[in-house]
Amino acid sequence: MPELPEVEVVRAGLAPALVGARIEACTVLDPRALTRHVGTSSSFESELLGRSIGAAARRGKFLWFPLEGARRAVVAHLGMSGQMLLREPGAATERHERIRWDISHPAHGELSVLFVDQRTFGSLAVDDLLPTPDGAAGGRGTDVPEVPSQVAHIARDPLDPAFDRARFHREAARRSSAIKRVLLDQEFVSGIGNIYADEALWAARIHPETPASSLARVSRARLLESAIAVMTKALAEGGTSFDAQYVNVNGQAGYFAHSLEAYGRTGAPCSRCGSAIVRVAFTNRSSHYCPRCQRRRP
DNA sequence: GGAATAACCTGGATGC
DNA sequence: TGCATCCAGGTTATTC
Repeated sequence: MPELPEVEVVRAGLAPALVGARIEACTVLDPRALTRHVGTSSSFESELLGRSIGAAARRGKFLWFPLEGARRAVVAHLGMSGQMLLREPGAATERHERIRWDISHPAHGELSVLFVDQRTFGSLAVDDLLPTPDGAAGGRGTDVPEVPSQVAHIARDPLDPAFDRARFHREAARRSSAIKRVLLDQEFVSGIGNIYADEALWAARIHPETPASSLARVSRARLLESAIAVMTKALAEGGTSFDAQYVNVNGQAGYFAHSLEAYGRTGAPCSRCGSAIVRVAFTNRSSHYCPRCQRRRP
């Protein structure tokens, strides 16, 4: 599932091909891929046609591509199964392909950019760019202090140089919810999904149901550093791929699934203490943790 | 206002 | 073999 490292791999892969490129054609094959777009498929297509892309930016799990000559950007969210693939012009239509751009780049020539999404939780949209409240760059991949309106409510992610650590501690200290629920709240800290929440909690030896407000500051700091470390490592290994649902822009899988310590390892021995990793229901999904290393405290 | 939950969606895995 | 059911999970609207 695309979380911060997987989305960053996609952003970094797209940037050389997209930045400076002109959109020569845009075809919406499935309007369900425009659920976040205000307007019709035709308006989406016409707004992109002839525009050049100024940057490939990311905050948390959101991507955006500013359109030159307008304070507008194409916003992309991959949802659970979204992919952005680079293909040669005229490449055959992919299964679950929803939107295609044909672009021309002064250095790289002509390419097609495919938005492919099996479960249709992902989407593209054209959106207004707004100034960032803190005056810092909107996210990774841009120096401009602007962010799409649809991303404005999303907190900065822990790999963002402008991430507000003081706010992280302040907010966590006043929340009574389980720490895992808080980690998954993208308005609190962005980029962390079910996989990296389980991994960060395992690394920090914190039970996922621990009330956030009951954590000591040193524990919160350890958790934040663990989240940064695990996502940095995953990024270096190309992200986590369990199946064909996450691949980079060239269709290749990442390797971090081999490094997971908790997520998806139900019944396997904890690499620290040998206890069996357990899986428990957590809202609409699952939590994986070590019952010995991550004991629940009152 | 904060917290919890359901719904959206598709296809692979599993059970009968 | 074929059908039904379950499960995966990010975001958002709705409910409490």
